[in-house]
Amino acid sequence: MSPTAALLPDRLGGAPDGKRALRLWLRLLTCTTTIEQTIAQRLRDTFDTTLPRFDMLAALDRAGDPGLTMGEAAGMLMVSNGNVTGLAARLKADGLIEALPGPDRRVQRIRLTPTGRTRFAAMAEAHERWIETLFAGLSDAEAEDLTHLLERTKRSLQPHTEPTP
Amino acid sequence: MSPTAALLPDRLGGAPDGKRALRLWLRLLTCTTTIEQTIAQRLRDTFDTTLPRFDMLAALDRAGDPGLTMGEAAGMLMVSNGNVTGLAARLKADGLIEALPGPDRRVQRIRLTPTGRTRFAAMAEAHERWIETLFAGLSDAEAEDLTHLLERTKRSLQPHTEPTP
DNA sequence: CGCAACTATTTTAAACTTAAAACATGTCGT
DNA sequence: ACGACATGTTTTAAGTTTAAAATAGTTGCG
Repeated sequence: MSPTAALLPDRLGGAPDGKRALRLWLRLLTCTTTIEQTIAQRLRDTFDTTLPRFDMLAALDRAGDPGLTMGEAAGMLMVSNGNVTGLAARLKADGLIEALPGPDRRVQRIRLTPTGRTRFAAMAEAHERWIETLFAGLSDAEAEDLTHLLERTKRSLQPHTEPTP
Repeated sequence: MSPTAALLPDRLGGAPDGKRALRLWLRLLTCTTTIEQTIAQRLRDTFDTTLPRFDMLAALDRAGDPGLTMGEAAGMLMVSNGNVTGLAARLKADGLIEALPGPDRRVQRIRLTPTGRTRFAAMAEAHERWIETLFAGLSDAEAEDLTHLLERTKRSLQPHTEPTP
């Protein structure tokens, strides 16, 4: 379990070996939740919108003109298909996105309207500033280290999270 | 959690300075969302429960015998008071927690029942193993670095997320 | 005391989220 | 063409979440 247990005093950091991963996970979760709630609050105050809506617009903005199918959007946002159905309906009602029929009649293809693109541009600009400010307390080196370690984490996660059909 | 998934333009390398924080944020979010969804799935498959319920039981387990007031629980879980009301009602219906009147009659004090404590112990044991396994791809040094950087991040976040009364 | 201000919680309405079932369509073998 | 299976999406039912309003109780001050 603990390959270095024989090499170092185990209590150095204070935490027993088994709890180290748990501690890491809780920190990760706290940081993410704090940032997410801050951004959600500001989106609401400044643009009267929500994070899920913003995320959807971001995915569509990134996708460009052909837009995305419902399934592609769900994959990008890492949410269920049913979720996208409702979200798309609300954004459509707001006039920010539009739906087009695909060649396959099962497929809904959605994309930003001109209004949606304009509105998203303003949000994205503010969003980027907020994020920059939130991380401004880290040095460039720290931010780079953190980004790299999270990339390593993401890749090391892959084998354990793949469903086995 | 609202996952802003892989939405970042991959034009990296000499990434413009402004996008660096955004990139960091998206990695943080992706890692957290992936882990969260994995754990939620396993909680459902193995214990037929949900992450919010687990989190509540964990907070109460840590609090010990006097339990927590509704407000304290909300603070620990970083959710709204109203959220805790509903969650507590469901857990009470399941027989996992119980409510006691506080000295102040506005206050509801909740704590685990013996059943709740037993059930949570089993979940916590499995949960800890899952988390350990998910992070097993990182070396001890990487895990420590990551934990430290997240601690730094958490602290540097504080000034930007405090409401101004 | 009376009552205004404050505090803790619950209620409400709306949005978000999911898993599972249902639906609609497409594909392929025969 | 027919039918069986596969695929993309929507619907459904239940749970989670929030902000804002409402409720209930406490405190302090004149």
